[in-house]
Amino acid sequence: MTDAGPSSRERYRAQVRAEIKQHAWEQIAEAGVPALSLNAIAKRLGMSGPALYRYFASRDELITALIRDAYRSVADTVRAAHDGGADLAGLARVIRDWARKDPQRYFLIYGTPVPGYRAPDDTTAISHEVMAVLIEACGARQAEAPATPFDTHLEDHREWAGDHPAPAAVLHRALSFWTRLHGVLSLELAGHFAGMRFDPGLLADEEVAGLAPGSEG
Amino acid sequence: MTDAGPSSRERYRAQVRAEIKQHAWEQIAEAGVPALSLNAIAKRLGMSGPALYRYFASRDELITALIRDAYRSVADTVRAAHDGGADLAGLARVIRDWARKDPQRYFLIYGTPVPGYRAPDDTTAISHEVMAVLIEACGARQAEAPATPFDTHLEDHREWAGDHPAPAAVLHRALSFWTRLHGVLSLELAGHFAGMRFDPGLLADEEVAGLAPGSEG
DNA sequence: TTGCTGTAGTTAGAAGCTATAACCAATCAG
DNA sequence: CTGATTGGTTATAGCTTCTAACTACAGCAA
Repeated sequence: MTDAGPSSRERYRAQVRAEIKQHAWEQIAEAGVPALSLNAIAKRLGMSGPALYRYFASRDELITALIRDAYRSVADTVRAAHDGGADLAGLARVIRDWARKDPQRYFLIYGTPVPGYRAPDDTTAISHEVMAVLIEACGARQAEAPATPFDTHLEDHREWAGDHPAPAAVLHRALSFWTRLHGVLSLELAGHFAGMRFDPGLLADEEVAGLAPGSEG
Repeated sequence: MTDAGPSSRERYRAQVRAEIKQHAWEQIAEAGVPALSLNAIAKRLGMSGPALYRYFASRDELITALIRDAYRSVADTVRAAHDGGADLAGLARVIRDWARKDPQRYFLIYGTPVPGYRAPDDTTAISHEVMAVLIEACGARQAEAPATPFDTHLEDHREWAGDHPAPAAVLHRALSFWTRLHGVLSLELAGHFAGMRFDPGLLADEEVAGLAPGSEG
């Protein structure tokens, strides 16, 4: 037996789960998470309502799976860009492209939180993974003295960066990169720039450009 | 007849509408917009289900009313702070306090958009009202040459600022103020800083401090 | 005061949703 | 071949939004 691999049943199961998620993404892209209906998905798949519960225990569990996939996707995208030699500006463009390709997927991660809901632990792990890349791209290798009050504040509150030895000023840049990009991006995707005719991409570029390791923050 | 004013019926109607919205806000604060149930509100008010439709034609119309109130609230808050002499840093703190007081109200405006939904025109008017205050606070009175590519881009795309004669660099600052503050704030309120123990208020302060009319952007 | 009108409320019910229960058929393992 | 597991079914409870039809009351005019 040369490495049995997944059984036929398991492959089928994975396949159906994937199809369910596929249709779920389509529904979400069209009308948002609130409109996600297990019933409707089941019908489109040719099976009747409750059959779907063999694959996802509840609507929430399906959504959680989608959230996990979204995190995984953005993390892989960022990691790939970084490995490909992208600098901060490049990372910003890659992330923005990723978000614009499927805004509702972006909002599934960074949009309105559901008060009770707690994301599974592995998603926060993936978040840290992204942050690690950002810290690296923010010039983790240089030695830098803290320059602002928040820098010194970060010296004492850097556990979130794991064991990363980057100076606080670098952590600060990574955080600012994240928040600035998210600021432009989420307002853009939510349509708050509709009517104003400027190019949000240019704004995003400049918001992030001020953070380049060389230039002043 | 000394200015008849609203009739008894009209006052009652306004009162009930207000009570409905009050309970709606409570439900939203507790469990988010998806959990908002007209039925549940009606029962809490001691009346039975469909009676509520005398006051709001649909669930969406109720939510729209809440959105309108939220816009009005933030606009009044910003305007009052500006009239009270607050500078950019002060405005940022006031807005952040407003948002933290009721995160779901903030997200009702700035959170995940519903793909089909179009906000009523008057809310975008209120948005412009806020932007006008921000532009003013960003030093609309000074003459300034465009300093970045985005500044020059804005010279040709400034209709959104209405008739405001502020130089493009000022419009740029106002936009950056908005996006940077929203970036920190929405990630903070959505819980993405949970676990990282730094103070988001400090980060917000410094993100905005770089935009003060004197300092470099 | 009488009588009309419009409004606020009621119950009943359609259509949709999530989710559970109970059952049937096919498949895989021993 | 037998027996357990799995994927599917239908029925059903309980929730939702929202419409329809009806009742009762408040306010206004003659």
